[in-house]
Amino acid sequence: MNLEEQIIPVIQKGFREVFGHEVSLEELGLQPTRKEFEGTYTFVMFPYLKVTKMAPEASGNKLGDFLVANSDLVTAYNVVKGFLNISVAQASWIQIFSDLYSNPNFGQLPANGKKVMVEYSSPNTNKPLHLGHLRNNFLGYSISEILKANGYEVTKANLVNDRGIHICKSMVAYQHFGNNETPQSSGLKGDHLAGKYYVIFDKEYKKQISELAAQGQSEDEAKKNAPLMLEAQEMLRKWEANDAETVDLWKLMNGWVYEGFEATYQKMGVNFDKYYYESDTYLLGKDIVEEGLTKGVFFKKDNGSTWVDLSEEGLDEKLVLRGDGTSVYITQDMGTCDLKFNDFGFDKSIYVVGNEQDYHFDVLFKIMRKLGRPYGEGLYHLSYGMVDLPTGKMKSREGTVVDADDLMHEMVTTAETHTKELGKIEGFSQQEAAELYETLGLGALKYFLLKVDPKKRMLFNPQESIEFQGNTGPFIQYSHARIASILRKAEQIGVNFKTDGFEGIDKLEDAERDLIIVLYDFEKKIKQAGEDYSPALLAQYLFDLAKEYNRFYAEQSIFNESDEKIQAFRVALSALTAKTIKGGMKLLGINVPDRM
RNA sequence: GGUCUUGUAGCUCAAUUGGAUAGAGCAACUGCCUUCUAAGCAGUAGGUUUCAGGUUCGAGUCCUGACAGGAUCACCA
Repeated sequence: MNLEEQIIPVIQKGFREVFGHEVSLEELGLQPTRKEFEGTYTFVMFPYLKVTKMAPEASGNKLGDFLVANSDLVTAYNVVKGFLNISVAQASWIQIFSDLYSNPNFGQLPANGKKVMVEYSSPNTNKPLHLGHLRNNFLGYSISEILKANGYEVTKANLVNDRGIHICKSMVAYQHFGNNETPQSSGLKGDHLAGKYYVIFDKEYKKQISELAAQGQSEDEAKKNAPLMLEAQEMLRKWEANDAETVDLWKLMNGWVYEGFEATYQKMGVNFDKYYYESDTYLLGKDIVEEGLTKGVFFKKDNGSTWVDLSEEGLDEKLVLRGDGTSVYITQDMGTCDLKFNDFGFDKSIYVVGNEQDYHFDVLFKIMRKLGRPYGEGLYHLSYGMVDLPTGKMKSREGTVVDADDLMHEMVTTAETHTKELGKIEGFSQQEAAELYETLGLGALKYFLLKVDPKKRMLFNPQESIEFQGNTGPFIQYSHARIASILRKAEQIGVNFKTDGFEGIDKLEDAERDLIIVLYDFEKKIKQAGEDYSPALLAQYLFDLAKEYNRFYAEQSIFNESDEKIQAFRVALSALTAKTIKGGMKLLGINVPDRM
């Protein structure tokens, strides 16, 4: 039962019979009526004044009269300036509620037979995850869940950047300064241990540069000639030549890092269906370069390097293969693109990557389309903005990064302190309490990072950003816990709210009707969040829903209601709200407690 | 410098994709716990949507220009 789809044809009919004019269904749209006016949907008359040949108010009145006379759904209307506000019958709202309540698949749209791959996280194995990765991971996980709810078959992929000069830097530093330290001997998480040596490399490297500079070398020369850098480059050559000792060290250190990452992912609550490793894929794509040359999409320059000319598409010329025949970043990305398609045969492939790589993906996708890939139009870069600190951009070398493990731990601790202050853990076992702190701390963090439009850069203030009141995860979680409490009591005193026969109710309170209207919006929001790749839309919706419920909760008493039918209805309304909150939060990767 | 992008209340963010008097949260102030969880509810105050033009019935939203932030323009990834 879709209200808008039922009302719009009547408007079309109205134009035909009242104004003698044909308008297409697509052209006609309704918008929700603003809070301060009476009504549910609003139809804007202004664009049609030439057709109606009347003043805005008169036009609205004519059409409003027609709607009331010709649609059972429309019981009343009012016109303010050129806005025709339409009121929908209370019986319709009760019917809609019954439909939603009895639908076991509410919040899960039917399968659409399409496959989508979502690549996210994609960490470097030379340092631990930080705040920026948290936004990436939460976004990637959430958009995957949202697409599932939209009926897609989703594969979550993680392309691990496990090779390259940056990895060799950590390895060189470890050789020099590591003293055979291990995660066990140091008590450090594996990824943090590797990160420690990456930092040491940078520190020692800088020392060498200044020494060379003191001996009279220019800065550029010093950077090139510093022994540590030469060693790292040599190590990269050895790695590519499959030198046994180098590969052993690489495996050892990467193994530590993976253990560390696994722990972090588990804490974050994200997971993957498929791992790709750059050590496997970095040689891919050279065949595509050949293909592109044959097809005339690429061309060679005199020095033997291969290029693509995208000036017709508004971009520049771009290198796709070096003169010496070795790959650049985009070479292997072309190869990986095909690899993913061969592995899974997707209709869409989404890359969750920061907006600093906008240009790169623009180029990559244009190339794949020029090459005539069947999936070309399904490629999408989910580009998100950086997370800034009050001090500005995070810089790992300057030690201003917010570490992901630290931050999550801090959030859980804050949740614990806050919960204890409120004295809310009566009757909790120690384990239940620990689970609650985890749920609340991570919920606050995830909601904070997901509620902002992904495309926009955002500010994270460690002191102030994460709150537990207002537009926050815990507020929504709290609303759920409140309802869960009501449902427990309803079970206990034997309220029969499992039925869906609410037809006997003839009057809805405003708060009840408004709550139904919001609930009715859920699937529309899921659809929109999927189309726009924006968990933020869903986060905003869940906040609105929780707010609406809390108003209802404050205004209407449930267990003091003497009319059994109304009491059962209010419990059912609460139950559906809880289900919606729980299901919606799940799409954000956030758990909700039954007690808090 | 070229290209892309952002600019909304003191702060953090919205604004149904061009619609009504620009909305929430935080911070500030005022009420509400002998009644289902006060991590809540109700209310007050806070705005020349960076600026200047333009398009039209109508602009925070589209176009042009200026100003200010950010990203990117490697035979780096």
